[in-house]
Amino acid sequence: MLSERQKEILKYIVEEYIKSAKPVSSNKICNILNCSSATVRNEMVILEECHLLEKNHFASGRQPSEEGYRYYVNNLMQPKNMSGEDMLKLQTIFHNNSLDLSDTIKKSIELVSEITNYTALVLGKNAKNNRLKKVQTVPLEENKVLTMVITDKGFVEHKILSLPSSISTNELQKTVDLINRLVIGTPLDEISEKLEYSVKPIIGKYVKQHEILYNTFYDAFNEINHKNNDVHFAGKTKFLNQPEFNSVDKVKDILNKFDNISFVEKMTEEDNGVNVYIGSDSDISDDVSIVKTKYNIDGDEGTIAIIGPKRMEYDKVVGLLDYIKQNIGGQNEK
Amino acid sequence: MLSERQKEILKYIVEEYIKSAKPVSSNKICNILNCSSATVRNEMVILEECHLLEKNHFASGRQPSEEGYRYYVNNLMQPKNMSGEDMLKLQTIFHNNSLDLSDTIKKSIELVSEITNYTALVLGKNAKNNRLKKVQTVPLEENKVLTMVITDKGFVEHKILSLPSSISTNELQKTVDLINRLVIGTPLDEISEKLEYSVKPIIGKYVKQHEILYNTFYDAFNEINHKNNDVHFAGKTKFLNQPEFNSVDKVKDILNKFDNISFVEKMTEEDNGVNVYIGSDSDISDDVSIVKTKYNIDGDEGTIAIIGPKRMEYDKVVGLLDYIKQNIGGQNEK
DNA sequence: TTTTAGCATTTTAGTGTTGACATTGCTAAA
DNA sequence: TTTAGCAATGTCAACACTAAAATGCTAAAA
Repeated sequence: MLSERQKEILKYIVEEYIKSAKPVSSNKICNILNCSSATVRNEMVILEECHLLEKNHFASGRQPSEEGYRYYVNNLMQPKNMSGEDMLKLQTIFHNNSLDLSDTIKKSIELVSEITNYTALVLGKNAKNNRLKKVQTVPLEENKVLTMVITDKGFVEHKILSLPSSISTNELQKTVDLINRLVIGTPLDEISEKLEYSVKPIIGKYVKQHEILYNTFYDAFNEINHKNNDVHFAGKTKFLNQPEFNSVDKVKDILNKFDNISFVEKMTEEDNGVNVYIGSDSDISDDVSIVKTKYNIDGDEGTIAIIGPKRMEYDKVVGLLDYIKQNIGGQNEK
Repeated sequence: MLSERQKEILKYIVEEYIKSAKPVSSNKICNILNCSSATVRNEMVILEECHLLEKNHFASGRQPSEEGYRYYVNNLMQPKNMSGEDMLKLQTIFHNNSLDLSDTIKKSIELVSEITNYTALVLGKNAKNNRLKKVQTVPLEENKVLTMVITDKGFVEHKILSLPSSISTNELQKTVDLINRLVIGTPLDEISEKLEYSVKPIIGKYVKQHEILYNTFYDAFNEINHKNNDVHFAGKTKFLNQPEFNSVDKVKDILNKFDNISFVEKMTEEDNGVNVYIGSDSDISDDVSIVKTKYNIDGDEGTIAIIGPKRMEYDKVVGLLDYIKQNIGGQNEK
């Protein structure tokens, strides 16, 4: 158990190190605590024995260890409120009615990345819960058909199908009508089953070349559903501004991890609330941290995450995601 | 006019420097030419007077100047044939019928970036030449309307419009019908004028709240047309592997230029064939070069470009783009 | 006239030294 | 328990020195 003074020292060191990226000396701290540097040093020895602080070399100042950051985030940190200006900008995006949901989310993580100066990403934008509003086809030249899938939330996905020329427009239209009649209102991720159980058995009655047509649409729906489960970044290169990423190798390493996105698994598993993954917990690099939260806007679920240096302004970032979680998910009626 | 030996020396220096990124000394060359290093040095002085070679300092070896690269590309270089394996991979992508055109192009520039180890980008997929096939609206909840613009080549762009609730579905539909009647077949980039000249004057006869409706659609078309002129990158960070980009500042600089994409203007202006923009010509940075070509697949025009260090393997890259231009644009029937 | 050998010259890259500075750990006194 | 004082440790920048790599130039050889 740490004494109050030890906590105060740890808090100061973490916050100072976050600001300056430089190890903090006992001298700087004693000015604030009204005690001598020797006293601070004695406390620092204890904090170091608890693995909360580290030294680079014998006579460097102290900096937080990974556990130190963790202790800070869990026990010492006070989430910081967003500035009114930033809140306004965010609200403006969320209340811009002319954007569809996925554009709104993209735009907002761009803003989040601007505000924080860290990399932001959104994961999911799961239109899976969207319900089918309409399927529509438009014949193009030759034997190609543009097929559009439209959901109740205004999500549109399209695909060009190539059908054998033996198939008439008429037959195609019948198939589309049948799908529209039977499948409308189904959530996107249940469409495959629905097709299987309610369309497949009876399509033969209405449509001649039903096998080809059924399979084509079945595949198209499947593909559209998969396409849709992806990751979107903003400010991928923001951390080039951080002094600890001054070597091209480190940068390369991290950008590669961004492309491999195996680290996102961690982000889907956790509970609600705002989660912080520090250093090695991030599964990206010991030098970065991730702060993430799930959002749920009117049924549309996903995860927003912010990736920055381990030396991240946790108070600001956690405050921001808190705000998004509480004020966007609920009250907005998108 | 350069002598044969001078050309040979220049060619060797360019190719050696491309391989090693290190200045080339007279000693290395004399082994190959069967003459003494002093002879080579004499020639190098002449090449330097022609501004084809440069030195970093008094006693460094020589490296090509920007003009040197240009001379090499225009007079000395032999475009290199692609490997059979790479050709096969490329053909596989282009003959995959289940991808639509823009996906095919995205996939293929990803492959191009893999093959070359440079950044690749595609520019255009200029639906500007596409002609309007159909405008379609789907009412969503509240007073939102999903509007889709479909072209003859299967290009789809959509946007959610917010209309005042005073406007009835009926009036909306009349507007859409009118647009469809008068504007179908117009190339996308001429739609604004067409609306102005043929729809605006008469819409009042058919539609009550014509001002709001006309303006809404006019704006939507404008936005769609702008949106549509975009750029897609693959391997944006490839040049982190190049030794000349060893400073984070240089990297940051270039990645910023990629986001600003003002440099693409250069790429739309030029003629046919494969064009090479070296160093300052690239409008990105003195340290990079761009090799680009236009493609035209079944009427769909665009530009493919490869961005790499000035020390780029021009022979390989030009060979690759040559191949794409000749074998993909023509014979393939997408 | 062209080529070459030889040599002084220029510059980088690496290494070692030095002194100033920051900071710590320890000890003994307050 | 706190603090003053001091030796010890390590960084950092400046400087000098050396070895290596090339070059330019000159004068002799081909």
